Amino acid sequence: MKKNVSLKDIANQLGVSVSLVSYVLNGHAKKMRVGDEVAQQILDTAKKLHYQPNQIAKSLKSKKSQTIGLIVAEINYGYTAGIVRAIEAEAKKNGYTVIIGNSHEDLALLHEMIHVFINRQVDGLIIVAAEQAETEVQYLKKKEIPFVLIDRIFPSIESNFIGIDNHRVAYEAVEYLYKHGSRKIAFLNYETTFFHLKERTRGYVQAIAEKGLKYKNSMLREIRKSSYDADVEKAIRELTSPPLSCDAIFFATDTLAISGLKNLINLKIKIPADVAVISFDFAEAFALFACPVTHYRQPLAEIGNSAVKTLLDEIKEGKKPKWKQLYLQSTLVAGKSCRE
Amino acid sequence: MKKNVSLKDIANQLGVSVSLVSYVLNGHAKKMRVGDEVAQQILDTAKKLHYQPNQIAKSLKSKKSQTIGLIVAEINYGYTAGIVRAIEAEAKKNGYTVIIGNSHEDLALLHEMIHVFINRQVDGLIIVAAEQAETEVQYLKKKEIPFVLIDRIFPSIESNFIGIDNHRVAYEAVEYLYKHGSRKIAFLNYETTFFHLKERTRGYVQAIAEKGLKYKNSMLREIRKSSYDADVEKAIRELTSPPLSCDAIFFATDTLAISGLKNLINLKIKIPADVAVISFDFAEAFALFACPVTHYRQPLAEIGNSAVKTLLDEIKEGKKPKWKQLYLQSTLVAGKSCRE
DNA sequence: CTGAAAGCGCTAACAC
DNA sequence: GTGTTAGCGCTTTCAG
Repeated sequence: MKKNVSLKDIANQLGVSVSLVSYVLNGHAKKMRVGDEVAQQILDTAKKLHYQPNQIAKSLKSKKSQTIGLIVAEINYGYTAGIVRAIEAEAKKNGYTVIIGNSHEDLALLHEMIHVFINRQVDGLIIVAAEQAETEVQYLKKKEIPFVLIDRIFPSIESNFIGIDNHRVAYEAVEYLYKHGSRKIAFLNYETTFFHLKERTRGYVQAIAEKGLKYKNSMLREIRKSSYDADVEKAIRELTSPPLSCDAIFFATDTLAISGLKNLINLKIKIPADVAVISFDFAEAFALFACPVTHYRQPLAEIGNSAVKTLLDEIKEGKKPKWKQLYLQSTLVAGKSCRE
Repeated sequence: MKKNVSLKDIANQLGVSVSLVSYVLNGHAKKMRVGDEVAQQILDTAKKLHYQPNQIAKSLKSKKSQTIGLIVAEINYGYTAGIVRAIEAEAKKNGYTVIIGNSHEDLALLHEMIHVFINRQVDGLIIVAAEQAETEVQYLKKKEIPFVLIDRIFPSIESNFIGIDNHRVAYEAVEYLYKHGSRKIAFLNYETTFFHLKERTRGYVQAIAEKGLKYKNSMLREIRKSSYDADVEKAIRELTSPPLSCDAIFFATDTLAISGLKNLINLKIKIPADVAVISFDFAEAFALFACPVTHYRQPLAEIGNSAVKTLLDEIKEGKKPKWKQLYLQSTLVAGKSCRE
């Protein structure tokens, strides 16, 4: 790799000192009362030599890298694509670059990515946490590293968080199905310790109870990650046949919705004639389903936006953060997968 | 943010010099004949203080960051998800970290990401290039920055490249449709300057000619990005009705396949009864289509793997690269979207 | 075996 | 207005 031109190179070329060059190139020419002529010459040769500042050196000196680290749970989630775009846009507007890390929903990998980013001196972190990442969050707090969690929150720990009200959306989804004539409403969720997912279950359960719906056998199915395909297959098969014979399925995530719909296709079940379907989140894949899938959609642009703003506020403050939690609105996108 | 512990902190605490600490913590204790006792003490206090090396300082000194920059064209492509995973895995195996940048298929953004990464001293780049990125590639060559292109190649420029033989796969796809009884085979591609996409068209055209198929009006449709939705809608409508009335559609990319299938659904066209369908690439979204979509699948794991290996070879060599092009095999995944 | 010191490229306080 | 210099945290040569 060819040597990059440094401040010194252009200083030597002009026979001036590095500091002058530094001032000028950082726009401090006026403040430092650098001679107009010299300033211009510096600018010119910098351009001529294609000077590019060495960010590594800058960071070492300033302890700031103008970079924020974003750790996502999985690169191919619909959530990820949307949030990455939003965060990149807002970061860029503020002169920050985003570097992305991938935890694959794995606690050990999350731990690793956090340290990789810290060692690279990111100025702050935006994190979609993995399950049971409480220790990691505590660590960030102890080290006073600016961070904001998105999507997943740990209620036992005070922290910055931007997300949605999972309980409420789940409650509303059930209500929507009820209003549209469904009475035997099943719910598919992961077996999980994630608070945001348990909130969805709580919303479902509460709504079912308040509507006075009672089921002899549980219509609530929890899918184990370890036996994902088999569990989904079994759940869908049992839910859609006697004795359960549900008339609606509410999927707690878009990934579950995709798997579930695949199984419904295999069983030749008509949506919404036989079973109504609603998904908590949106996936691109819905596009190819036989009918538009009714779903709630998170305001990813706003979430990303607020996450960056919250983070930058904290980075700039430098003092004890006033932990901020923001719950935004999911909006219903009515398709044709529920009854009229 | 709390101050991190540095080599000096450890040295002070023990009353030894930083160099000793550096040796020990880098595993050079033996080579440098550091006293066993001292070495052990250093290790112990390093652990006790949770020492984390400052990679920025390391990089500044060594001119190496043990990081490779990956610039993808779009974060939500199926290609991206697969390739990211493969590249991360192989990089990690070699002690490298991957940071990801997103060009959004935009030349200016690609340019920016390249410079962001260079300034952050990545040791090399893996790039899914944007259209007309020849200048960028030339720049990397001139600066002697190790890089390998994947997916998209510029035939006018010698460079490292890992991808597939687009002409051949397209040719084979047509042949497959032909063997399965299709005679009026349409092809949907982007209007593009990308070589890899033009190769797909060339493969289609050649196969059609060699099979002796002749169409009065062209069955080859090129979609403009600027009027994407309208173009796809029009193309599918015209292709599936007189006078064209094709009996098969070959989609040049997975994104085109998704849009095309959406339109086919709207027109209530039966797959494969009315029209057979085959896609050049795979998308998760296919999962929810009424029948399994026959498609070719790129060996993403191998592509990512080879890309990292090629890159690391070049990084280690340090001398003039022996440009290497590698064309891997796509494999047919037979679904039920073609006739028997 | 261990320590002092230079230097990676940059910033900024200070001196002239 | 401009130059000198210290130092960010680390590696590594050279002296002892």
